Amino acid sequence: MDTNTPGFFEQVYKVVRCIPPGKVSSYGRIAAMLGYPRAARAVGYALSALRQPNQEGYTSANVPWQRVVNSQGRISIRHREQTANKQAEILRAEGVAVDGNGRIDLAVHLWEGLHLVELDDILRGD
DNA sequence: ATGGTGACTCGCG
DNA sequence: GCGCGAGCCACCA
Repeated sequence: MDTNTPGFFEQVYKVVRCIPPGKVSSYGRIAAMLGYPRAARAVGYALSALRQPNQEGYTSANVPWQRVVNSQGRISIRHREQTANKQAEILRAEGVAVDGNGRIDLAVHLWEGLHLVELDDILRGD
């Protein structure tokens, strides 16, 4: 296409937006859906950048960043404690069972994700 | 173009 | 189950 990197971040945001309330996904799974199974860090970086408004218009207000946790089903305490705490709070409000250690049962709340056809439609549309 | 950074993951002990 | 080290990727200065 016109660019070899059609905004990896933007793609991440679009996919995350598709995660329904009560479900969660992991950084690695999001990356894998986009075709980069090893780009988990980039996904996390994309969400961190979400704290600030982008030119694209993606913000923490219109992207359900809280529905993305690590592969272990635990809220990443890597980032600021305050943010992690708020993340657990929001998830509980959405119906996701989060225990005291910030752990989530992926067997129950894991979002299966998009199929390639759906993904293509999402990335093109909007 | 090079190097540093980060809300990740996996493999070991 | 936990902590540590190494690998991977995209973004910014």
